Amino acid sequence: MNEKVTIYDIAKKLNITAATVSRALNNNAKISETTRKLVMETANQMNYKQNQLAQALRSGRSNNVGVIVPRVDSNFFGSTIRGIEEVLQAMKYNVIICQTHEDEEREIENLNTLLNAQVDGIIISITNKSKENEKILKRITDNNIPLIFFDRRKNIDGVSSVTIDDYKAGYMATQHLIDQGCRFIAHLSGDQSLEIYENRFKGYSQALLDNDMKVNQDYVIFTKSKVEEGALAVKKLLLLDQAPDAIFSSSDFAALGAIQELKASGKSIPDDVCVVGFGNEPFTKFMELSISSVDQAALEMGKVAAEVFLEQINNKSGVKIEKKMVLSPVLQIRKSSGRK
Amino acid sequence: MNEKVTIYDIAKKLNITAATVSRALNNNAKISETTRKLVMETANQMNYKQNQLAQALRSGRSNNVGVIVPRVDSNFFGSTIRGIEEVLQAMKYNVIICQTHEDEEREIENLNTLLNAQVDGIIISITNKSKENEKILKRITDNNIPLIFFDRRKNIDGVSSVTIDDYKAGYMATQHLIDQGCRFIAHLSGDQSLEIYENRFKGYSQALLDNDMKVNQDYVIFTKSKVEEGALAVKKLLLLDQAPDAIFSSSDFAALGAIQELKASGKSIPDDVCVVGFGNEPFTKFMELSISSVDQAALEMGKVAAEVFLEQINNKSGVKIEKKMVLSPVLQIRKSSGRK
DNA sequence: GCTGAGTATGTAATCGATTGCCCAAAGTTA
DNA sequence: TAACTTTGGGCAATCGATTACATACTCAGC
Repeated sequence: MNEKVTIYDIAKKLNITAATVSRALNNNAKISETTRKLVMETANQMNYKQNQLAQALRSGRSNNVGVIVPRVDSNFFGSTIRGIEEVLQAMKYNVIICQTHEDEEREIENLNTLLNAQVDGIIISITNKSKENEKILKRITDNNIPLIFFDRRKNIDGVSSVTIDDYKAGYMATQHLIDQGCRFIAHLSGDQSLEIYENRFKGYSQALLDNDMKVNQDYVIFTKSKVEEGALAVKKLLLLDQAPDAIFSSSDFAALGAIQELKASGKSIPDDVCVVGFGNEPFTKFMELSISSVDQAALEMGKVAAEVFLEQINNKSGVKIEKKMVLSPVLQIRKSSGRK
Repeated sequence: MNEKVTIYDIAKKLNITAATVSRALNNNAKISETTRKLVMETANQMNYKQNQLAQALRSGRSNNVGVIVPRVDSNFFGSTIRGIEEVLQAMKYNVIICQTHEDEEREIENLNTLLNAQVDGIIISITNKSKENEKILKRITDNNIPLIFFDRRKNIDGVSSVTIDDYKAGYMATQHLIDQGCRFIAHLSGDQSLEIYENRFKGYSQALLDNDMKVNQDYVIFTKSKVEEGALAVKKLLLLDQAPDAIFSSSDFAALGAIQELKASGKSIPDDVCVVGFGNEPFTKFMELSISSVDQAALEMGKVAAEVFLEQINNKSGVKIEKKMVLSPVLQIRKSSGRK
């Protein structure tokens, strides 16, 4: 009762060898129907559970997939992980979670840990574009371990990625603000060493240019994704000769801070200033003054990333396929930018 | 380059045996300093990574811990998982995540999967109190695999748990509403087969009784943790002869729905009706009309659960220790119930 | 120079499941 | 009935790391 049951225990009980038991359990053709049934029943009755470690060691496949994210307690990453887990669980894979806390060293440690654990693949939203991790990432791909980037990617040959079209998202959001009649549009951006922020910024810039507007560096502020930083940014913006009449923030949290600060300064939203955030965090739609935001299709992104992994692991051809899946962002227009 | 390096490869290169390599890498006392250094350097240079599967198979310890939650994409569970992962990662454990989606069968499947994967322990927030899973839970404890409940527990001998004091939380919230001058306090509760909702309800009831008020069944509504259900509940409540002047909701989402519906019915908050939610979801403090809520110390709960696991796994005495850790809830009083 | 005690390493078994190769019994064919 | 096929299973190696036990060598002590 208290001991773990192995195929040897079953074999002993039935007076056959472990090989036969293994074959019976695996529906090997060389086993008679009688034996197979007998083994199956005995296994059931003895409460046998296959030792995945042993199986993994022999086969070289652990059925574990590593997922590395900056943190799990954010709506976005929580949702992507949910998507990944749902798809992979159905295919009998376990998901091992690691957090980097935006720390490059931790990221490298995590990668090493996962390699040690012999994961069959790694799905990662990288911390930034630094070169630090390139060596180990290369080793992963050299060893033919499927590696998939999601959300935050890096340009590496042969590595697939699943992202949203951040450029398009930035463009859409900005165009929307222009359509609302805004002419002085500020942008709260983030760490430029990350493609996501870079691309949102590019989309913002291009939308301005396409509408015969200039990109004014005073209107572009680099902040972290935090409420307070959004408020601080607004304080700076309000000091300008021409205060902006719209803000496109790369973060919902910064957008919220911005809105709070604008209100505190007596500005009316959306009449004086329109605001669009990014991420479609739950709170954006719950607010009385609901906040327009770009939805990143987090759940979908996770699912697609998992599916890309499955494709790669099942691809026996040996030909490396590099897939760049780009999901379409959806702009959720709410009160904070809906002048009507 | 492309192949995985094993201790045998190192041994061959140095013309020694794998045993020596293993000992050198493990700092076994019986190895000469010269050899140790040589092995270390060679291992480094050949980019050797220990195969955890092999090590796990031999030692019987996988260094994996399973975590089962209803879902990962909620603020609460995201935070607990963060806490668990932070503590366990530091101790070289990997965290395997499974979701039940509140489905009992899925929960049993997950437990089986984790047993198959030979996890060293399981930390779980159970789906409900049904008897379904008792057999397998018993098998886990019989096999001396540390099992820890968090948030949603079950009374099983020898199983430790980490929860917040839901009774106290319910009491505190209700007493606070009474202190605000409310006399007709409604309660939105949840699935009574879960201790958490049961205890919050009990705390609510006792607070009423202690203040010479009666528990009116009409004021108690069982809802799911959803915005719409909170709104529906309020619709019912407003039909009563004596509409309530306060609502204590076991869910922030239901509280939000309730507030929206109250406002829509022309009620003023907190003047006509005070509302307190549960969970301290981020949005509760972001709202213009910020929502009072009970904080569950999610991050802390995760950390403590992980620590209890570590204690159990390191407890060689063979004596089973059943720890019931009960964290104190903190009531965050905000505008929705702050009449002042 | 011989013995006993370390010291440093090799040998081989083990963890549990899988599988290529081999073999015995039963059945088939001429 | 001899020879050949099938069918059903056993034997033993393997995955990679660890470790009890055995062994070779060195050096000290007498």
